[in-house]
Amino acid sequence: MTQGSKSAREFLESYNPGDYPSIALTADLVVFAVSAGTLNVALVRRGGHPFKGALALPGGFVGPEESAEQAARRELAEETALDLGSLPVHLEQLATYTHPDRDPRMRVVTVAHLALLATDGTVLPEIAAGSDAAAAAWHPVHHILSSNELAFDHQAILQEGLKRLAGKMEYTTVAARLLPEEFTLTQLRTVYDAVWDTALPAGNFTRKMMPHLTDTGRKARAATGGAPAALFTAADRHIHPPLANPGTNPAGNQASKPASKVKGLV
Amino acid sequence: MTQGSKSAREFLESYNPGDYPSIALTADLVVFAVSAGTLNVALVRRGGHPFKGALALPGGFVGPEESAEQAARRELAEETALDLGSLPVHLEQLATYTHPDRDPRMRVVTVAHLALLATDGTVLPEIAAGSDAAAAAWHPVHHILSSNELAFDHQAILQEGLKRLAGKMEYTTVAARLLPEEFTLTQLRTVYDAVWDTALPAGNFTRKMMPHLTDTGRKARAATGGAPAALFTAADRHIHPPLANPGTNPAGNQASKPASKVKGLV
DNA sequence: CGAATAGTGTCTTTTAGACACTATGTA
DNA sequence: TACATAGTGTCTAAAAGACACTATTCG
Repeated sequence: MTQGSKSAREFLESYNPGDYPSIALTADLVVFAVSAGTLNVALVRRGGHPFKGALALPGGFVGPEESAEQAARRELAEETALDLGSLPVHLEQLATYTHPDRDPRMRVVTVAHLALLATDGTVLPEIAAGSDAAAAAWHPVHHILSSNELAFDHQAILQEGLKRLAGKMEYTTVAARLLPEEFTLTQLRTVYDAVWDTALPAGNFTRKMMPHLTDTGRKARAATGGAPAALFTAADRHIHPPLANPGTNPAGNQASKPASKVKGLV
Repeated sequence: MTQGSKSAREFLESYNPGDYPSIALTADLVVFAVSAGTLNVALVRRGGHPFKGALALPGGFVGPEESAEQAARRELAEETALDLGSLPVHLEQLATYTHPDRDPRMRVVTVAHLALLATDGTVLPEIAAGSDAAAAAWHPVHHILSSNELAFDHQAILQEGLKRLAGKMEYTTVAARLLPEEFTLTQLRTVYDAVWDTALPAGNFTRKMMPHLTDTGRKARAATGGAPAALFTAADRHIHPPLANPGTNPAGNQASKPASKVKGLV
């Protein structure tokens, strides 16, 4: 009931399909996960031209009966072999890239998405599940961004994804989507430090973040020989006032005082 | 060098053009302007089916050699007859709407854009320049949103545009893009009040906003019989810490005190 | 016990927010 | 002069930020 060249021919006063070359619509993914205090992104190695051998974001075509988000979720499931039905994966639209020459083969319009996978902070999710030849693998984000080796305009997309995540962590609890359902405040602070490239003071972070979380009453077993930390859950909610990200403070702010000695959140 | 069915046939291992119905790519516009303390949006009345007679966002097809942003800028120029070369119009991508059934005629993917036009706060820019049959006209945003009479999914797009604008005004000087190059703090505060639906206290607004603006040294002539206000310009910059929008403060925040008696910014 | 971590206490400095007040213009 | 607005001063309460301190658990 929706597509087909017949209805396309009837389309609007101004639309003439012959005037418009065919467009390929794809959904690309910026998939993040944290491990060992480092933010990682899932990348595939390209097997064909152009950019043969280069790294690229995973993605694929949007099917005729899919929305871009549905396609992104499907691609994510295929790429990671994770059960997205049960696992609450955060997925949101990032931006759409439409430059006519962004792919030399034809007009490819990509709707980029941001996906956050949960880890316990140490082990990255299994991807590259062997099935696909061009399987994805994890790469440290800050390393990839500085080495500038991504295919197409994927460097810009990745940058946008990091910016979105870092920004949203200021005023939402979205960082918790990079952790298991239940997590400790130290785990959550580790996520902030990985994404923001900061070293936030633990005491103040706890005080400021705790009101926005739900205490499960349970305790994590103390792994390293300290007091056992409380386990929290987080609903997706706004944080007000927002947490300050020292990394993005405007340096050239005339009315600002000299920065304090330590990177200080909160 | 980019498009054509020949290169499309060579496209990737997985792409088979026959599997994908043709896609129309359009750029839609959420155009805002402020007048008399009210935020307005430019809308066209639809002449054809579907949604004949209903209001809709202006927009049009993305040409084969255009990016979506270029198409949006072109549509904006055609719709408003404004000289976008000289006038600094704020234009940014909002989001992309890809639901397969969002247009009953065929698959239409729309990249929605947010555009901000400058006014002196009283007179709306001339649109509906007579040339086009389906010319745009201004409508108060809050009225449109409550009456829910927009075609397609344009209600959701408009809502997203307002949300983006209101949010960005918390941490940038983007509100100045709805005013002339030089403006007074009262004009700027009027923009905030129109978008946020607030009544911010003038004194504190001035104190908090001034450090982020540039004083031109010039004065506006006092229109209503008061002291003449200083004229400022604003570069696009971040505001830190962000201004608080009382309208979006989380009401159900367990750790929050009862709200103060007056809507209070800053 | 000693080491390491969690979470709270507390002190100082800064900011928010309410509101008064003075200066400067118009009618 | 009467009035209206611009911008600053000022006071109080709250929050930020730095850092100390106690409690708890592991080895």
